[in-house]
Amino acid sequence: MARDESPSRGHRESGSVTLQDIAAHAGVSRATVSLVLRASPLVAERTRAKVQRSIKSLGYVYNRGAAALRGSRTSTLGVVVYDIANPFFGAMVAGIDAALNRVGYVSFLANSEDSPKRQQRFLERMREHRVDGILLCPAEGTPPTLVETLNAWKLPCVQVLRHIGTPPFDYAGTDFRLGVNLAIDHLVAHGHERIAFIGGHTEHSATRERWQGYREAIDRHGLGYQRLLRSTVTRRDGFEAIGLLLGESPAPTAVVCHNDLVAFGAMLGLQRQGLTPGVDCAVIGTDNVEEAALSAPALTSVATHPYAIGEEAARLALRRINHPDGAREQVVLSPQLKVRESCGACRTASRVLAPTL
Amino acid sequence: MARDESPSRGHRESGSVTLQDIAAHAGVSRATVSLVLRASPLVAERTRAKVQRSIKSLGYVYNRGAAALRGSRTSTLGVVVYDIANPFFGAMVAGIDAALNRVGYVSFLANSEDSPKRQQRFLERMREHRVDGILLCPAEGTPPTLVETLNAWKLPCVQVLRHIGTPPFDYAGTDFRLGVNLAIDHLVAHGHERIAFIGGHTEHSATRERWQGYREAIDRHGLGYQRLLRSTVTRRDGFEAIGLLLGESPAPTAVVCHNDLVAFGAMLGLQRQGLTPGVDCAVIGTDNVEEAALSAPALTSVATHPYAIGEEAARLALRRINHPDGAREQVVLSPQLKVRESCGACRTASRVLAPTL
DNA sequence: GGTTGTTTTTAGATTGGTCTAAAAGCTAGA
DNA sequence: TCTAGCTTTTAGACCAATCTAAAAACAACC
Repeated sequence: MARDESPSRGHRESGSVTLQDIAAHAGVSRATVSLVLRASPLVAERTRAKVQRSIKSLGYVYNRGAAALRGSRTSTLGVVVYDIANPFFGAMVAGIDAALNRVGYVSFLANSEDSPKRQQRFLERMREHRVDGILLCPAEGTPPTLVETLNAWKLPCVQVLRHIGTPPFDYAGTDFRLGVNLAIDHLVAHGHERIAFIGGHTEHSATRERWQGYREAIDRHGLGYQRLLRSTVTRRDGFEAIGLLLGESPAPTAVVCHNDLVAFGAMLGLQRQGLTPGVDCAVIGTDNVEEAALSAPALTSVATHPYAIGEEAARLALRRINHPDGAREQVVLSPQLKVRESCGACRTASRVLAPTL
Repeated sequence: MARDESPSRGHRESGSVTLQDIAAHAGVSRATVSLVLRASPLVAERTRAKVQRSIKSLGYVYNRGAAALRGSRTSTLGVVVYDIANPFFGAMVAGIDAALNRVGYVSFLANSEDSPKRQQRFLERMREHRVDGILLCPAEGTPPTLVETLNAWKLPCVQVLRHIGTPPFDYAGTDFRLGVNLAIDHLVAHGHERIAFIGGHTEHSATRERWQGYREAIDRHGLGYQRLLRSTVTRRDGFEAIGLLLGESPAPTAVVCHNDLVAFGAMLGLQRQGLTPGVDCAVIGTDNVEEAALSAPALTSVATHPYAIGEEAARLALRRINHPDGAREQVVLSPQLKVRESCGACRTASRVLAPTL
């Protein structure tokens, strides 16, 4: 208004160039510039070109915050995981990032450190930032009502890897039950009859599913031996668990582990007693972290697919944002068994190969 | 205005509760509510309490986007790394997250995959979101002018781990030169005289510093033998490099590696030839990833401190945001040598210990 | 030339906070 | 009672976009 055209201050002193400035420079209205920015088909080609030129020459930067205030989207997503230092989550975040990048979204990342309190703070903060949605790997001990709370907040939420609350909800993860079944089928095919399972402590879904898979597979094969050892899931737990199991009679001839860390610990425990994993006792892990191929002996592991899970989760979130009332969707990817040395099935071959994977 | 008090629609149909609503409910002005929200000392205690009660009872959610539009801060930071799947960066991001969380900041995370183009897109996107600052681990091949560009954008930027451009700039990283020196001092103390260095390809600062450290240490100890093998930095590179070096005469008796992955590859290469790392040839890595303690033999490694680096970087960024014109600061943490089996110094001890670290 | 129907463009309200400058309420001293 | 000097409170402009509804421009037809 009082600004008119004073060419001397093409780049204003105050700071950033706004729609107003572009409009003045191109001799059109603010509304028209806004339409050009959003590639609206309403604008005539000549006008569009003229405006584009002004945008270039004034060095305009779109202000997404201002746009979000009037519009309804922020083009941001919140991602809350419980242990970003775990390489599994690194890969998953990479998958999320790739999928979001394709549609111009950008994501806030927060690390709950498995503390429901921290997690709660982060969710509130993201709500204040008006994220369009949340990808949540619920921290251990998350109240089951949290999903309802998010619903009440009208914040689309996709659970990842673990889930809480009762269906229907959006979820992306891997089929832990199937994973344990694959491992046990393989062991049984190689003659094992006493197979134990190590790890899993509190009751979240990812643990429950593994246990289910274990019991189910043992039953299916009609094995008389069943031994499920609860524990937290660090390397030390694996180390201690294997010591305990070997002291029992009968002792298992094979163990399936909650994750690769536990499996590494179990292998160390065997070696400490002068035993060789894969020869004296088979060991199978879960996750197939990069180092599984690397340890000695190389660890047989159930490969989940963190990158793909991340991509799927992001895809679900975007769909939910665009269709708030569509049917909830649960994507469960199938894991694969990566057979290496520690299960005893290919003792000779792999050690002399060049490193793979 | 036309809204008056119609108690029937205390929670409005349209969506969120605003300052306006709180003000009406508490019988004060919008401005006063805003002051209460920001804990201003201007507000009388009685008023503050009354407003707080209204905020609670209406379920108000602060809109940071709207606040940022008028104010000057968004309380957000952009973090751009080149490989989030690498556990090192996982730990670093955890450190950043912890430091930011303390001051109510939240961060956008982007994964450049070492592509300057992707990196550029991310930076532009973050600029549009008006982040208060950037933490940047520059992708390989980043034009040295990028830092100046960010300066021109008036976007505070702290470089992490690698740096480009010419000082002064803000930077947080580790002293790679010292790290290599520590490794070589240790080897020399144990009688080694022919020590090679494996890895590092293109010219970014983190590679240059390692090479400098290598040459410097070799000179300092007056060793006649010097062998620096360039390569990319995967396990396969280590595997191939050790093969090459062992075929030379004289062959080295010890190798220091660009990172732990390369070192793992070198160990596999030795084992493939029937040699034992730490006995027939010493191997030392860099990064001290979790798995270093785990491999067989356990890998001696130069421990950098990713979590601490992340915290420092975040601290620098916050300082720069609050003091745009203060002196640039470079924080360089000192690495430590973690002695295990692969360097031959404690062959007997560690194998029988319970797993540590 | 006037009417109708498209295609383009625009004025002005709106979003939800912050900020400035001034007004309103107090208290105490003359 | 009046005034000076606090402490509190507030009206209204402002930030930078989007959105709605209507106006303007243009073409086609009778």
